[in-house]
Amino acid sequence: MADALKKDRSAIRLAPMEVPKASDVLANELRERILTGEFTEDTPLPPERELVTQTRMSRSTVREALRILEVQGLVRIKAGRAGGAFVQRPSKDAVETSVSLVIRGQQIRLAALLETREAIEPFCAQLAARYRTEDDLKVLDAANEAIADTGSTLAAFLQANVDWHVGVATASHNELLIGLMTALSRAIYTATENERFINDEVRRLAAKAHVSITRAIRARDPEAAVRRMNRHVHSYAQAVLEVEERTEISVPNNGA
Amino acid sequence: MADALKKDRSAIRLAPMEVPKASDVLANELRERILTGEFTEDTPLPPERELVTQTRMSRSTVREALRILEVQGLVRIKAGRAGGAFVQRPSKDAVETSVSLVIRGQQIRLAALLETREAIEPFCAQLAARYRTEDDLKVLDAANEAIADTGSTLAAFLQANVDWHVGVATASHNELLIGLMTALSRAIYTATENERFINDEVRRLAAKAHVSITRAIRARDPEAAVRRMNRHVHSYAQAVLEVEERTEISVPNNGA
DNA sequence: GATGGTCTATTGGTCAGACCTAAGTTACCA
DNA sequence: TGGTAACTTAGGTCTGACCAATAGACCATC
Repeated sequence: MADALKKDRSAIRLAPMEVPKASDVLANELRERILTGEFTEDTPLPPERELVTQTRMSRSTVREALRILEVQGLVRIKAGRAGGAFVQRPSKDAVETSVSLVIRGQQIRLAALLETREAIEPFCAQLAARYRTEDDLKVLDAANEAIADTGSTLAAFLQANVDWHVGVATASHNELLIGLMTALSRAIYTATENERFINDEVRRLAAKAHVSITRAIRARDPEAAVRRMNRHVHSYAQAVLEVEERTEISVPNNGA
Repeated sequence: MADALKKDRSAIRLAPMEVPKASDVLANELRERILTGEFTEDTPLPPERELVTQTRMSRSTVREALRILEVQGLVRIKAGRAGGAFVQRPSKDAVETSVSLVIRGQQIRLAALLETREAIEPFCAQLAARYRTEDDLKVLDAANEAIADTGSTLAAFLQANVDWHVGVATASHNELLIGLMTALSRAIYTATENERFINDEVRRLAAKAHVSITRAIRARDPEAAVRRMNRHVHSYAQAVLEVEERTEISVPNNGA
């Protein structure tokens, strides 16, 4: 009987419940209204003190809600008269920062980064060859010039490298790919900058490949673009990983 | 003379400066320390009042900083005794929410989403064919069974669909690709669920393609996997975009 | 001895009110 | 007319108080 009772009582199951915070409630409300397009871009939200009287919440609560939306890229906050919270559509920057955080936070292996680039970038090149504008080409040419300067520092080379790769992504005119490639390129930059990954030979080869891919993009030749980009990122990855392997081996050997 | 003086004085050039907010300074400091691994997962940060005395900032400033980190997925905050801010590594969830925000903000066309999947997923399939384990295959098989159930609801079909695609990414054993595909799949799910994108024909074709790709992955045949996945996601994208185009056209026509 | 109530200490959540700082607007004076 | 001082509006920060959630200890009841 007691057993039956126990069984009956624990038979009632409830899911863990969430009790939302006041600031979350306000943030959610505003977020929905922004995303459904009720507030258009650059619409100023009411001033904080006005929101306080409207919502009957305290100013700190209102401010926390606004801070949430700011971090999510949904509003931009300006101080001073005629300042306030202005509605913004979250852009590729939001994607970029969150991807960067994941890459940095999860200590993603360099190999995984390079693999991911191998996945994404050939496709970017293909789209770029289809949709590139004259302005896109200018960016690529400028980066190519900077890369060709063999006298430049490693940092300058890597920066120009990032510019070129991001330029290709930009030429794809796909916001999501742009955000991903920006985050990826920067991550690969920082992962390779302190090492002896990059020697003159690698730089020479990269410069050559970039020029040839740029030519395919200019000529609106998607097949060539995807093929060459594939080869380029793959061989670059191989070169870097070879160095990494040698390094990995040499370090434990010293310790042993 | 006065002129010379003026000239001399404006010869000193300064770049426009950014004065960071106190809360940002604290958030940045904590973020760096978390990302560099100084604080390991689940480490509790000091209580707010303790941070107040350490930093000599006010509690509202400290709280805003913590709120920033919380939104970025770097800490998890619990109320009550033994509560506080606990360090977290940002996971794919963070990417997913920001991608969804960008998508919902309509900065991203459904076409861009599908394009991005076309970029990433064939490569995932290729890696999966190389590195899959027996457990990975079990997940894929289970999803395939659920998809084959033609009597299921649309929601069930889409969920099984997501499970399969994420399963392929998981089998690639590349953390970054797993995160990206999880975010992407869910985004595509929500973008297509309320529509008449998915008819029985699409479901049948998807089920067939999944089985055949799964076979290639099981057989450790990267070339077949990449080729079939390419064809699958491309034709799926085409089917969805055709529906979208018809819809786009029909709506203005009704208004005119 | 399992169940539930009560108390207490700790910690985040919210509130109210003050003052500081940034940045447009306006008015006034040289 | 042009510069600048004063005013106004807005976010940024600070202080101090109280509320609410939670964990743990102890106790009462059946």
